[in-house]
Amino acid sequence: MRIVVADCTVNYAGRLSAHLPRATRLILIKADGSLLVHAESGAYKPLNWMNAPNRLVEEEGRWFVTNGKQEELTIDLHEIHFDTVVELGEDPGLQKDGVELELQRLLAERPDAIEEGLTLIRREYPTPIGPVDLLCRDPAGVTVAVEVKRRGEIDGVEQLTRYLDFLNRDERLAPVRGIFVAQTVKPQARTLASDRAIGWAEVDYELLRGTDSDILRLF
Amino acid sequence: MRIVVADCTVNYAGRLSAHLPRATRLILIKADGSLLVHAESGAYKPLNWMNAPNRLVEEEGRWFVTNGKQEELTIDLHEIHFDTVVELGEDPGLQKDGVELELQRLLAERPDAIEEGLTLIRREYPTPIGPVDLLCRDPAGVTVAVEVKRRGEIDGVEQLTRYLDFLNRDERLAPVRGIFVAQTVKPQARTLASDRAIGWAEVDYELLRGTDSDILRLF
DNA sequence: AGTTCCATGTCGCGG
DNA sequence: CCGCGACGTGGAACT
Repeated sequence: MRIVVADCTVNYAGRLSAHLPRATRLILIKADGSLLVHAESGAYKPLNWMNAPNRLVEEEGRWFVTNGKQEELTIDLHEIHFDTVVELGEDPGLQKDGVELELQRLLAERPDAIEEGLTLIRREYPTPIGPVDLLCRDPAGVTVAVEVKRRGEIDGVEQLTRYLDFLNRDERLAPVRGIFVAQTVKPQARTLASDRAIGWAEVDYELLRGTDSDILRLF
Repeated sequence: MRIVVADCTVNYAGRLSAHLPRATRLILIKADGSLLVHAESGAYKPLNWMNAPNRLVEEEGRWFVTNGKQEELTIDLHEIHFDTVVELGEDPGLQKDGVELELQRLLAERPDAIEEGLTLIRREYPTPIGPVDLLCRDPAGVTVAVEVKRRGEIDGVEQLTRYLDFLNRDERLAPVRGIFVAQTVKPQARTLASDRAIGWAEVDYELLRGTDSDILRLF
């Protein structure tokens, strides 16, 4: 990792054109070639950058960075205040513990938290365009496809719509109705869902987990 | 800007849980309080971070960062290899050119660059599910909804489809046809658009801006 | 503050 | 390599 603090002017041309007037900034060059130009504010996105892989050509007072995709970054270095290289070594990587899968698991255990009387047919029910999160049946015997999201936005409704289109062609399942479930369902998503006769429901993750624990305590 | 290179262990708890095993990493603290943890690879997103505003508490060998949204970052510092502070000063800011809004503005001025004879009714025409980029009228008097994207992909066609669904229910406007406009329209987007009887067009940003400049030069 | 959509999104996975 | 979906998405614009 090369760490440079310099008075510089930066220009990027590629997916768009961007220009940074002369000022003092932090420039990082990672071991894989990634180059980042940071200022004192604006978390965590750099002002300008060039992702790896790329080629860096160093000239007198000017750096050229190019990659194979018609993108080019030019840094004019007016004055270098600081320039050092440190070896960080390999990083063991980030371990994440997500929330969405957990939500789906909890709802698979308690489908009636989505709607009274729902029972689970199968989780991750496969279709040619991807698995439906939960396939259920309501008290009247109607098949219900459930799409689970952490945040309920329009894209999720589109996704469920595509699943429903497909599922309703399967005469063993049809008619299939849909319910869009999330911790919060955005107004536009509600509007679109209602418009397509798709139900929606908000579930409380903490409450659901609490209920889950309560049940476990009973046994 | 504080620049630290240290052997550290990092834990984040908030929107999810994340853990970084012990390794040497770069830690940046910006003037606005943002904290970034970077490794030698992985452009440009940090492994972990905490955006401003937040509160940093420094203890012996441990940093606590908290914000008002139940998010918490803990950095255990096993060994500090490097620790310096530099003053970058205010940044004049980034100038961008060629984003969607610019393209939309140019097309609003020259709708016939999309299709011969188109005239603008209104830009950002409101619907219950969001504004249509351009609402136009063709020489035959038919209403035309135009969705503008920098890169034309399937999502954009879906978006335009939703707008058309709503617009066509407005008897003062119906029938409304759609045109999907982008600098480049991907093959799948072309196929989907055609399948839904939605037109598509590619426009040249440089050319459009050139035309724009030409017009300005006339006056 | 809340909501929506854009982004040089980035990132990971699967075909 | 493209396509698709998730992201601690972040960020801006508008209400």
